[in-house]
Amino acid sequence: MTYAKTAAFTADQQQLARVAKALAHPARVAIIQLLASKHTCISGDIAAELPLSRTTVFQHLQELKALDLIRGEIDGLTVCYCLNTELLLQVQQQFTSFFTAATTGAACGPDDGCAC
Amino acid sequence: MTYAKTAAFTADQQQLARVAKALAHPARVAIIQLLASKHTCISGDIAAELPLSRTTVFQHLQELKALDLIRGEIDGLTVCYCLNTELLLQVQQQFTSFFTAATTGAACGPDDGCAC
DNA sequence: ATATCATGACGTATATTTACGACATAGTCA
DNA sequence: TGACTATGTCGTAAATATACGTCATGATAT
Repeated sequence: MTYAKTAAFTADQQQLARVAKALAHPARVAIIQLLASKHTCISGDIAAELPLSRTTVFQHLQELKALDLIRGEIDGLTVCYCLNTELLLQVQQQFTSFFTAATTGAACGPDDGCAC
Repeated sequence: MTYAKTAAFTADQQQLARVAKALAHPARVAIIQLLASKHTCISGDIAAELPLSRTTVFQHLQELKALDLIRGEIDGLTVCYCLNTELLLQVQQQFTSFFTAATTGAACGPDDGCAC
């Protein structure tokens, strides 16, 4: 395009958007929930529990890894994928303050001109 | 594709992903922040405060409106866009429980086989 | 009525995402 | 060593998202 005007926004806005994008696909949400439910996970097993091919799951894992939301360490033949709990806590903070600002920001009241 | 296997996932996962997708672009994050900072907003004004054309901003507004995160009511010549505070609170709840589940889920410990 | 201004709808070009199959690589075990 | 298994890489096709210019519509005010 004429594409990706991302750079023109605040660092905060970009960061929030980046993480939101990581959660913007049900497969990635499912992967995180799966990792949270088990102590340790292996890429192949994850593919087995999702309605997607191994390749596609791997791609989703890469995206999550690119943001460092999950980590994978080679353990012999298999790989142990783990959640980055510290980062997830930070991200949760970001979302919380974003939502708090959004919901506590004064809503349209009867004193305004508009009708909502 | 061979596209959109979205249907194969949980309703919860889909819902979270849908909302996350809405926040997955800095422009939309900026729009919500802008609406939160003012009582009332008008589409034209929003475009004026973002580094995007009016058309593009309108498109982002439509996406947010499709999820009912914001609402727009015609007020004569202009339109009053407002945040849907109730829905935002619900969404915040969803995110919070998702993150809580993810961060309290047992992380890899030394008792596991893996090295993380 | 009609010029004007604010919004909304349409069409289009390009970038990115999603999804796979097929091949490459690297560790295990007989 | 050599078959086997588990992961990672590459290439590709189709769907979506992003961005914008241009035209249509509908209310206001002259």
